[in-house]
Amino acid sequence: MPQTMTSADLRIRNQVRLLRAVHDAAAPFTRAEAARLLGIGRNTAAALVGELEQARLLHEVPAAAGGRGRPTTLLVPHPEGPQVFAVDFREDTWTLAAELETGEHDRTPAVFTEIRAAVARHETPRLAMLGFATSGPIRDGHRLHISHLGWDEVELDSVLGAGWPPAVIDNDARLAGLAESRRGALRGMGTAMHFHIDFDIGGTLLLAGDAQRGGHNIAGEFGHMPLTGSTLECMCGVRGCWSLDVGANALVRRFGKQPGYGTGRELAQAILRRAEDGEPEAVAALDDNAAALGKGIGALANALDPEAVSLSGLGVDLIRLRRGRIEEACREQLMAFRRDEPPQIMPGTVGAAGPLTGAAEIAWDAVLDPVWVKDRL
Amino acid sequence: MPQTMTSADLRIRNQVRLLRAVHDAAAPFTRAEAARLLGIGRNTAAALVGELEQARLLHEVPAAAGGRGRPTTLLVPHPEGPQVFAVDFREDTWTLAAELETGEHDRTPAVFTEIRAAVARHETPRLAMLGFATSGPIRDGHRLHISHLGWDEVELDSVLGAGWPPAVIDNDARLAGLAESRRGALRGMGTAMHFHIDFDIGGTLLLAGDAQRGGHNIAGEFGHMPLTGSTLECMCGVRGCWSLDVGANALVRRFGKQPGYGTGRELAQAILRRAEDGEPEAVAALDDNAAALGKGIGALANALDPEAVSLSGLGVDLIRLRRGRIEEACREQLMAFRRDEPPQIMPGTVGAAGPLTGAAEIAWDAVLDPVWVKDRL
DNA sequence: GGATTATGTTCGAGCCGGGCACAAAAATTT
DNA sequence: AAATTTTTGTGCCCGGCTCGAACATAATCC
Repeated sequence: MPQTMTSADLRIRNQVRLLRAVHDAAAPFTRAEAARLLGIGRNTAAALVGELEQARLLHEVPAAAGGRGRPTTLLVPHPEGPQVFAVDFREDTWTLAAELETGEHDRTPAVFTEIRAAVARHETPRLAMLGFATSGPIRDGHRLHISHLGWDEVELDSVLGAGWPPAVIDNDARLAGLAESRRGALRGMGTAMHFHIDFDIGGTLLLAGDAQRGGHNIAGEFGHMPLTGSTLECMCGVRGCWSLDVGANALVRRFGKQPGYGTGRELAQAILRRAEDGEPEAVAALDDNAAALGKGIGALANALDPEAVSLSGLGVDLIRLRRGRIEEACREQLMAFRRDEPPQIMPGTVGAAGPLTGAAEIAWDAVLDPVWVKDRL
Repeated sequence: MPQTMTSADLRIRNQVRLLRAVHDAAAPFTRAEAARLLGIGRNTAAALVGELEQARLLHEVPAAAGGRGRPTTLLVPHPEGPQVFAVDFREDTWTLAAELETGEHDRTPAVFTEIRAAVARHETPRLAMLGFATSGPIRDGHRLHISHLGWDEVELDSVLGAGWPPAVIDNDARLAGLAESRRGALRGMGTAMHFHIDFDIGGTLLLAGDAQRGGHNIAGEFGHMPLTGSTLECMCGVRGCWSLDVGANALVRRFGKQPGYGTGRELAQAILRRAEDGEPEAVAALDDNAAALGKGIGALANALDPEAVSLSGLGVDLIRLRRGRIEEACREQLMAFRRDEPPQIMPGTVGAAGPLTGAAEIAWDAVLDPVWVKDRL
């Protein structure tokens, strides 16, 4: 337990708290407000801010006179301060954020050199950290596994190694949940869950604003629990997975289409539109999908007791079209004694930008950190 | 975020770290070792220990001369220092620890006055905190719910209120897991799970040595997820719960007995003995129980990715008699890509003392805390 | 008995945050 | 227009903390 603390560490700690507050704030606040917020004196705040200004981490700009009192300054990120880039790496495309560049790719790990070049095109000395979102699990933090692409165990060091800026990386569904937890629908919750519904269901358990990673960094495959009684065989190698009844694959399977990763998304969207138009078969498919979703959420709520559950991807459509059915199925699956306080089920507010936002979030986590800041000043 | 820190708090913090180290250590260590362990100087350690000695929290005893060098002292809890009592409150009995007293009870909340009297019999001025383990969930931290006793929502303030020493309280299955996580089979793991198998299955997710409580403090009902495809109706009000296939109720049901909380435990044990003797029907029941257990663990491992899973109660017998069957069923339920690293499944090492040990643990958590220690000195 | 080794002890230095008094700059009141 | 009120910035001193270095102490080893 080498979490030693000397008085110098104390200052860094308070400076990080200050930086984090500025970074997380919806609107800029003044130095005096910051002092009150952190519970420190105005004089101490002045000293902290002074050092951070000198390290080009924080900047003071004159504040518009609000009421009485001596005019003060607003605290904003320094214009020459550190930046992070976020990369959302999907099955077929990648995006460098914030909306800097997007490209398709050839589905081989060689795409990383492409991304590296794109990063270089926009890179400035201010780039401090790169956040990656990948569409597959990253085992033990360094072995990337994307079955849709046939990537079995791509060593991150070999594709993200020398020649790259410092980088952090995590799974997209987990990062989408983190984004909701930090900046979206799940903000401020102690226990919550997020599910991203695409071809199947990926998700994450969020505790006090942190996404849980598990012992081998591959937690989150909630879609591969047998929660709905299906007897089909799943691509993951097991029978009966929840994902067999929820998501794009489940929708298209009802119409005789083989689940897959080609045009499945468009097909699923088309089915939803036909259901909106009242086509009976599509309506039934939608209803079943919503019910299976709600049932699974209820089952998980029994075990993990989340305050709320947010959804992204197809889940947003399911809530929009069949909120009642989802909630009803959830309620039926809840133990009787907890039915009077069911978990809130809601669409994520970060939306499709979830993985990108989450990737930026973990990149900032790495920057707004005592050791990084200490190094900088 | 008023986690303000002044230099005075710094000292308290280091003192708490020191106390915690002494409390958690398997064998006493010397003052110089403590300094190295905490990463502080020998002089600082002397100052910290001095104050703690004066506050009667730590005591120094001469150490047996080990090798060269000036002889030193061992750090041990102060003989007049704080103590905690732990209470394990079960459906029909209660125990005041460490094995101080045990009694039966009449299944009404009036039993708390009985326990209060027992506490008073052993109480000394050193008693600092009482830790309670209950056999039911404690909603929102203050409403106790034990369905077997017909206790719907017993307000803790009304039974544990004035006239009691300071007390902390939690659910028994959760505390058993905490005990394994802090002092037993799960020690040192970042992500682990514990299941207590009795009539049904209760459990907890353990992250970095802490049991997760959920949004309403009622997390842990893993036994009430539909993981095994059962179609029976469960007492909890839902169909298909995992607990319908695992545990004492599941065992006795196969023999035409209604599940219940009377002689169920003895009956289940008898079935296990008959299975050991080779009686075919009992063997089948045991096999099915073990398989259902393994299947559920595998399903949960897909989602939560624990490094290990420990079991208590009937689970210990199941591992002893049918480890292979459990592991095989678990493996079949694991997603193919994670079958080469299945979670370790093992019996808890704290054993039947789990709830009691866990209750002591949360009591110590409340004592070995900056605010408590600051108050004392 | 002297050298070696590990630990305890003392003292000064550097740093941190708190508290106080006072200065500065606005809005409000007179 | 001047005085008052309100809020914030600044400078100074204080108590507290940990650290590092030098020295003292008590055992073992040769």
